[in-house]
Amino acid sequence: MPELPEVETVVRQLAPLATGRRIEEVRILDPLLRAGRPPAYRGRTVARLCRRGKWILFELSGAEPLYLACHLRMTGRLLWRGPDDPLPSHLRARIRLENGEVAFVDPRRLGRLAWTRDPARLGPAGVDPMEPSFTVRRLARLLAGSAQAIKPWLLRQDRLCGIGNIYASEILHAARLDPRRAAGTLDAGEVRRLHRATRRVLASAIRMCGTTFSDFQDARGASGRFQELLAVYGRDGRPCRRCGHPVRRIVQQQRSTFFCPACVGEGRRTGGPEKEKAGRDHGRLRKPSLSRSCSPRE
DNA sequence: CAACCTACCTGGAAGC
DNA sequence: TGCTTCCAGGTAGGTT
Repeated sequence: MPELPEVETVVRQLAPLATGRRIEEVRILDPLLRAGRPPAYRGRTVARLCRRGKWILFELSGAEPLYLACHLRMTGRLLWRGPDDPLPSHLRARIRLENGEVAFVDPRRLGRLAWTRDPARLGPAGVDPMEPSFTVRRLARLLAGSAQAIKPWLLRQDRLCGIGNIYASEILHAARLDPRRAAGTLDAGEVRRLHRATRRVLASAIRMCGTTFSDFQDARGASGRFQELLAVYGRDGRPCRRCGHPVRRIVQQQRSTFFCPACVGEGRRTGGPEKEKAGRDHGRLRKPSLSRSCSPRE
């Protein structure tokens, strides 16, 4: 689930259900969440739900600020449960409110929960690309001087926050930029294209409620439709939607990158070395999941 | 310091 | 069928 659009979707879906509701209990079922010692939270209400990069923040009411922060990492999900709904599998934590509960589900157990009075201490967060402060000029300043390839650069949460492996490839494709280009070598026009593509791709994914791969989706969980619009991610060997040339998969920093060689005009790259991998298709990514509504049931 | 690599986890799909 | 291998939406922390 979880890059910026998926996290934003979760926040938008849970906000109307949780805002203003009293927290009765936060039960940690898996110590790997590493939530730390809980401060006095009982009886406080959820003042608002918001997002900081890929962190989901429950801001609690009270004289002193207090936040319950959730990071979904690779496979985490937050599901709304009514009192009579069955317990989902891979349940790692339960946030019980007066009107229902938020279930933290996470098969791979990489997700995190954290109590904090200061969200800034959750880690370095770069510019949020959906905020007004993300300007072309700001992006140019951040890119300047970096020898890192632009695709791994986009994954750095201390520069921009919220972009992950799927949207990095999609954004670069939309901007017609070679993922191997050194970040600091983009000229002014290319930086402008990257800025516009970042905004467009993320905004479009948010409109579609994000990307969902697995086909067994609980109806009340976030079940996005952006996977139907993916232009390159998971499409190794299949035709580019723009020009028909086969999409190529390469590995950068041990992670898959997808791009269309024809669209980026192979040739004048200046990035680091790249390892080619045998072009095995990503079977699990091919399967489109059933179309469902974005909004949680009830 | 910047860039890179590995470990952390589990489960699903493909290969044999 | 069953066993093995590879892969996955992220990031902290260690190594070059």
